[in-house]
This record gives sequence, structure tokens and C-alpha cells, in this order.
Amino acid sequence: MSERSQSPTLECNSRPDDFSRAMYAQALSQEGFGGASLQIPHGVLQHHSLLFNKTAYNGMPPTTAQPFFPFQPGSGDYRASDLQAGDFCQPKHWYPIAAAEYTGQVPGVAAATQPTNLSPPNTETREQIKMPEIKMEKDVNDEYEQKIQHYPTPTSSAVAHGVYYSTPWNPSFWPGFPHITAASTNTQNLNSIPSTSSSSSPSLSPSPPSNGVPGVTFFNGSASQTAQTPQAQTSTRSSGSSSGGCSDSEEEENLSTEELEQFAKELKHTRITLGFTQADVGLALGNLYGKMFSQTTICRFEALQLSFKNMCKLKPLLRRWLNEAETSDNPQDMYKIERVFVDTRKRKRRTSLEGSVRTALESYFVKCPKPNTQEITHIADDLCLERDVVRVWFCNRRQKGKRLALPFDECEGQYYEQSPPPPHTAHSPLPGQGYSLSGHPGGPTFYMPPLQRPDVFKQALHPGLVGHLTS
DNA sequence: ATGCATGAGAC
DNA sequence: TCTCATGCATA
Repeated sequence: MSERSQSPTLECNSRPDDFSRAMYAQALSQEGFGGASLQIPHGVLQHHSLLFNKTAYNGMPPTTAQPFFPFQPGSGDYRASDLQAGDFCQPKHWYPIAAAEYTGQVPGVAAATQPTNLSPPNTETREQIKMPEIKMEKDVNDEYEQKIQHYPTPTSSAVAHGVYYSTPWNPSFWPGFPHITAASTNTQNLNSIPSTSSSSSPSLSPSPPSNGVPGVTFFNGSASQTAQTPQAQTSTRSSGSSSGGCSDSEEEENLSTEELEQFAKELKHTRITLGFTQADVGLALGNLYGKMFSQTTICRFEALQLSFKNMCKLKPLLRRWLNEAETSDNPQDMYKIERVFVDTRKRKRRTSLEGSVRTALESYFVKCPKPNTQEITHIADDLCLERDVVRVWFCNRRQKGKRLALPFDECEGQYYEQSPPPPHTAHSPLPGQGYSLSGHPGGPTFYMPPLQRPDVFKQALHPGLVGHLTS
């Protein structure tokens, strides 16, 4: 790969204004942070036994190198390049919460925060449901897979494995804006939640009310996924204002960042205290409210890695779960329903981009976060990737940038609509990352370089490091 | 915990 | 075609 010219000199000719904003360097190689080690998504076992044929997807077809982008030739090390690139684009690891370090490897703290009774609440129930030991065949060649997903009762492995809640919270992931409130439209969907807020334990109700598919929530299918959440995107609906009787969860009209942070923290702490995994929670939400979520989503919620709007949307659900879990005599009952899903949808096998390719993509992204079709094609050709892979990569990259930057700035109206000051001028007032909810329709998305936000940057670092910086 | 992918809805 | 919410698959 190194022989390829992964040195983008791509210019964003389609959107000069966007391009002008792109003058920043980006952190990369998040993989370098290392992953959480003992995380076993036991809440979701997947069966990959049924295989589909799939059109050859070979990742990167061999092609000859194209010296099309004469940009730092031969440099597979984007970071290094950036470092040398000069002040204006020092690589900042603006991925605030990424590392395994964040996940609680501070024994002292962990000990302090750990409840003494870590006995898993549902060891028995777990055993009741024998999960076939399904091993994923990762190298199932180029096959699409049919998955059968089981949702067992929660395991205690999180606790057993010593996944401690060690205050990895660096709340200021969304720093600085104490009283930013959610757009009122954020929460109407909350009212659509089936009101199970009664003091009894609705969690035991096996039938998701809002789902239309009694007893079964299709966890995976995007069809149901989005069908159930039109609110978030169609947020202009003004109808369902705060009615719902649940005082507890329907009041999220004016969430502040602090509230969300606080709640996320509380959620995580309680969840771990009770011995539940993120997957368990997601499953429980399905049981409780008919809208299931994945471990990923719960994880991102806890890590404050969802959009503000999304956080606001999910919070009431999770608040209810929290209440249920805390008050229930048998919280494990919340998970007793086994669900087996058969997803026949074919999913493209996940592309695993090489580090050097990612590096190159990052470089391109720095130059042009929003390449047009032609540019995407160029990049794809240059990196010997499928066009669609490149396109998706950029989509995800932009999304990540938004997600991780400043989701709340909308209310401040401080974001740049157009070209921000040159990066080296730094410290501009906060950019809104394209969260143009505040009525800037079509405002170009701005991908905020962390270096313009020293505070963000600090928070993007390891907590310990942050501590040092701040103290 | 996060990278890559999907799909609905908006533009 | 993009954004956004979301999740599978994997590091």
C-alpha cells in the first residue's frame, strides 16, 4: 500500500466555502487508542451460520499506483506528516472519549465507586436461557451473513470481568455551554413513548406496545428502526408538546448539557452497579417501551457521543429504565424475555481499511471534508477503494466530526456559517458543527477542528491528562 | 469502544 | 446526495 500515492492534494472545487473551512488537521487512527479488551457483547449473540453468497467484495482491488495526488508521497504516516505540516494543522486527537483508558482502568477510583454488592442480579435467568455457543466466522470469506440474534438475559460478565465504573467521565465532552437547551422539538417524541410509567413494573410486560409486532422488536432492521423514530428528524412537528403524564421523563424539554452529562453518568453508574450491560439496557428498552436499542447506542449515550438531539430523545427512555431498574424488586425480570431475531437482510461485509488508507482518507478529509462525486471517484481510484466505500467513509467522518465536536452550539448561534477564520488564528468562538437546528437551513456543515477549541481539546485527551492540564 | 454500513427523510 | 439515527461487526 505504501507504494500508492496516498498523499491527497485534492481540492474541493465543488464547495469552496466548505473547503476553506477544512484547513485543520484531524486526529486519526483512533484504533491506536486500543480497544476495550474484555468487552463481550454477550447481550447480543449473533449467529452467522447462514451464509449468503455475495458479490465479490474484495476491499481493495489491486491496482497500479496513481501518482495523481502528489501529496506527501510515500508517507503512510499521516500524523507525522501533520506534525510537520506546520502550526496550522497540528494533529489533535479530538476524539474525546475514545480510549480504553476511559473505560475504567483506574482501580482506585473504581474501587471507590463500586458497589459492594456486585452480585449479578440475574445469574439464574441467564442460565435459564441456554445460548448456543455461536461463534462468528469472521473469515467467512466473502459471504453475506444471515444473523440470528438472541437476546439473553443479562450476564454478569461486566462485573465479573472487572469492568469497573471508574469515573471515566469527562463530562465536558460537550464543554462549556451550561445552559444550552434542547430545541423544543427534540422531545416531542418522548410523548409517544407508551406510558408505562406507572409505579408497577411495566418492564415485565412482554409486549412492546408501540411496535406493532407483538412480542418482537426487530432490533436490526432499519426498517423498523427508523419507522419508529421519525420524530427526531422530523423535528418540526409541534404537536406533541409535553403532555404525557410521566413527570419523570417527559420534562426533558429543556435539557442542558449538564443534565445530560449528569444523567449519562448516573445511568452508567447505576447500570453497572446493578450488573447490567449496555446491551441489556438496550434490550430492556425494547421490553419496556417497544423500542429496542443496541449496545452501541447505549454506549454512545453514556459516552455522550450522540447528537444532542438524539441524547434528548433517548434520555426519557433511559430515565424510565433507570427508575424501573432501581425500584424493581427483580430488575432482571426486565430482561427475561428472550428474543430471537432473524435478519435476512444482506449486509455488506464490513470493509476494513488499512491504516495507511485511513490515513490517506484523513488527509483528504482535511483538505476537503465534502468531496463531490468526482472527487470521491478520484479518491477511490487513488486509494483503490470502491467509490461507495469512500463516500460512506466521508459521510461517517463528517458525522463523527459533528458528533464529537459541539453538538450544542446551535443555541448559541455562534457557529460559523461560512468559512471560519483560518485555523492558525485559532480560538474562534465556537462553531456549531453544522447543527443547524437553530434555523440556519442549509448552512454548510462546519467541521470543527479541535484546535480551535482548546477546552475541547483538553477534554478530548485522556482524563488523566486533562487533569494535569487543568490542575 | 468504535469503524463501517444501512436506510429514511430532507434538500 | 446528504444528514441523521442507528446498528452490525470488529478492534
